[in-house]
Amino acid sequence: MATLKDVAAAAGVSPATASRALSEPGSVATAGRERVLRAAAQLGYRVNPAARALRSGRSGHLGLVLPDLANPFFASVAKGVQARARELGRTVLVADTEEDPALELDLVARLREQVDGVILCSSRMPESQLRSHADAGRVVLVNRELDGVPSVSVDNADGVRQGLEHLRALGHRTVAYAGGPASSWSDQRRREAFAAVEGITVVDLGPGRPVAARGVAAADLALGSAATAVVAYNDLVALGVLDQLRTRGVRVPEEMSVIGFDDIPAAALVHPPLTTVTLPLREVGRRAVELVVATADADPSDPPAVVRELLGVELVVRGSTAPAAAGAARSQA
Amino acid sequence: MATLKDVAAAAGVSPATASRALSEPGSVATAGRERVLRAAAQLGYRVNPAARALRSGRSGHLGLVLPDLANPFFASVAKGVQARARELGRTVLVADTEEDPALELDLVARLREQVDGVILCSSRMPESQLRSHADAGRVVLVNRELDGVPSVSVDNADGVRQGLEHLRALGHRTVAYAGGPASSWSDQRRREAFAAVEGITVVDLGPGRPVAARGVAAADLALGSAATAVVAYNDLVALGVLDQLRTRGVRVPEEMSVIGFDDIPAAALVHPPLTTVTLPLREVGRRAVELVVATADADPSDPPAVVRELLGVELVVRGSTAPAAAGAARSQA
DNA sequence: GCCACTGGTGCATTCGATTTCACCGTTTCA
DNA sequence: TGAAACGGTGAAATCGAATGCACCAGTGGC
Repeated sequence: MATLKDVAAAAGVSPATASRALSEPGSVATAGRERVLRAAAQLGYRVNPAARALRSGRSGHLGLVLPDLANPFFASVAKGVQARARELGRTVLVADTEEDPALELDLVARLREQVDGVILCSSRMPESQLRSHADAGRVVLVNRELDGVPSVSVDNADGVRQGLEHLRALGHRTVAYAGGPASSWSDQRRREAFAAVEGITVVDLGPGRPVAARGVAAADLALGSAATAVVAYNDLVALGVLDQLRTRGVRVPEEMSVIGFDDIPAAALVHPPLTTVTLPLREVGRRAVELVVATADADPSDPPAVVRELLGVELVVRGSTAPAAAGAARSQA
Repeated sequence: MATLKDVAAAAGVSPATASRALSEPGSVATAGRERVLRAAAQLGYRVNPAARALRSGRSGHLGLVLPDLANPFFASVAKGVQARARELGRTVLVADTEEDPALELDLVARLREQVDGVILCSSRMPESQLRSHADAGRVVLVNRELDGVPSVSVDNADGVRQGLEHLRALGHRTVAYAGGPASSWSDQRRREAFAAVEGITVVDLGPGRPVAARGVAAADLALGSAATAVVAYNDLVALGVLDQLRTRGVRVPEEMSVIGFDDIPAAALVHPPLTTVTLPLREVGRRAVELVVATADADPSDPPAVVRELLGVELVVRGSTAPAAAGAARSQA
C-alpha cells in the first residue's frame, strides 16, 4: 500500500506539502498540487484512516444507537442516517441495544470513543444516565428531548391529535389506547396528547412491548371496554389488534376502528388496510446526521448551538376506520 | 484523557509492560499486572482505538454491506451480525447500497480500508467485479457463493423443494413462480430448484423487484395462467399477491394457494396467515461474523481456509395453502 | 536599498499504542 | 562448571498522516 511519503517522493515534494495538497488544495501552488494529485492517482494512494484519526482526533465515523434494527421504524431512520452520512463522506457505526437500557448504556459508552458523534435513537435510558452522556457532548437525540441537548423528533402530539379528531368526526367518543414501552419518551408524549383532546374519553390499556403479541392482548381488553376505536402505539401492535379482532369475529372497521402509528410497509398490505400516522423517518435520520456533524465539526470552545427539530406527521386514512357503530351509542347510554 | 504512558507511570512499569498487561495478561508477572490494572481503573484509562489501529493494523471494525436495511430480511441478518460482533468485542460499520450495484462497488471499496473484514450480503454485483474484491481477501459472502470465497447461505433449493412438495401433496400440479431481481443469486438458485422438482409444471412469472407492488402485478399474471398456486420470491411479494387476489375476489387458499419466503413478522399477521419458508437469518449473520473474524485473525501467509456454510430452512405451513380446488382439475384438462 | 510582509515549502515533532530486540537473573541440562 | 533456555522486562523504533514552526524567495512600500 502506498503511503503519503511515497506519493510525496514520486511528486518530488515533502510529505507535508503532499498532505496539504490533498486536504487543503488551496494552500499549495498549482504545479506541485497537480504533481501530487497525479502521483496519488498513479500509485493508487488512499489515506490511512487510522493514522489520520490518531493525529487529527476525528475518525470520520458516526455512531448510531437504536433499540431494534428489525423494527421497521428504526430501520427507516437508519436508512436516512446512512444516506446522508454517505453523502457527507462519513461512515456509520451501528449498535443495536435490543431494547435493553443497560446494554444501551454500555454501547453508548463504548461507541463514544470510536466516533465523532453519536445519534441516540429513542433512548430507553432514564434521564439521569442519559444526561451524563449527553452533557459530555457530541450526542444528538432522536425521538427524545432533553434540555440543552440537540434533538430531532416527530410531532407525536400532533399525530395523536389528528387521529383522535378523525375518530371524533366519525362519531367516536370512547377510544382505547394500547400504549408502548413505559420507558418510551414518545409514548409519554402521546399519552399527554390523549389527555389534552376534548370530547373523547380515553381507555388506557396500559403500557406494553411494541410488538404484535401485545396488540393481540390489547384487542381483548378493548373489547371488554366501552371503546369503539383503538389507537395503537405502533403499526405492529395495530396489526396484532386487527388479527385478534378478526379471531373474535369483530368486524373492522364496522364494529371497531383501529389506528396505528409509523406507517410501516405492511400497514397498507393487510385487510382492511390500516389507517395510521405516517412519520418522515428517513428525514429524521438525515436531519440527525446534519446536527451531529455540525456539533462534531464545531469549535469546542464555542458555546454549543442546541437545535431542536420537530418534524410534521400526517394521518393516512385507509380502511380500518369508519363511523362509530350503534354500539357507540350504547356505550354512551 | 489518560494514556497508556500515564497508566504505566502510575503503576511504576514501562509502557510496554502496561500494554502487555492489558492485552495479553498471561505474559506479565502477577504483581505488576495487578498494579497496571488498578492504575488503569483508577485513571479511567481507555485505549485509543486509532492509535491501536495504526500500529497493529486492525481496527476491530467489521463491515456489513447490504442492499436495503429496510428490508426485514436484511435487518434480521444485520441483527445477527450485530449481536455476535458485540460478543466478540467488535463493532459493525453498516452500508446500505440501495440495491444499486454501482453504489455497492463503491461502498465495498471504501469500506475495505476501514475494517478488518467485510460481510457482503446478497451482493448484486456481477461475478467479475465481485471476484476482484473477494480475491483481495477478508471478504465473506452471505447468500451468494463463489469459488474460493468463504460464504454463508441458506438452502434455497431445499426451501423451494419443501414448498413444492407441500403443494404437490395437496394436489397442485401447476405452480407459478413470482421471481425476484434478475441479479439475485438466491433467485437463480430457486429457479434451478423449481426445474428440478418432478411432477409439477412451472409457470414463470418473470423476474421483478422484491417489493409488494411486484406481487400485485404477479397475482394477475398468475390468474391468467393455469396455476393453482403461487410461490413468491419473498414474503413482501407474497403479501402483494394476497392483497391483489382479495381485490380480484379470488379466495385464498380455497381457490389459490400462496407460499412466501423469509417468514417476516408480518407474514403471520395477515389473513390468511402466510405459509412461508422460514430462514435462520440471525444465525446466518452470526456465522458470517465467525467466518470473517477467523479470516481477519488468520495469518495471511497461511493458505486461507475457505469455508462454505449452508444453513437449513423450514417450511412453515399456515393458512395460505390448501388442497387444489376443482380449478386444478380444469387446468389439467 | 533596506525592511516588512506574504505565499509556499520542508523539517521535525506529535498523536498513543504496539512490537521488536536486547538484556537481565535464574534455572536446567550436559 | 559452562552453556543454553527461559520468563519477564524496558528502551526505542514503528505505524502514517497532520501540523507548528522556521525558513525561503519574491514583492511592495518607504
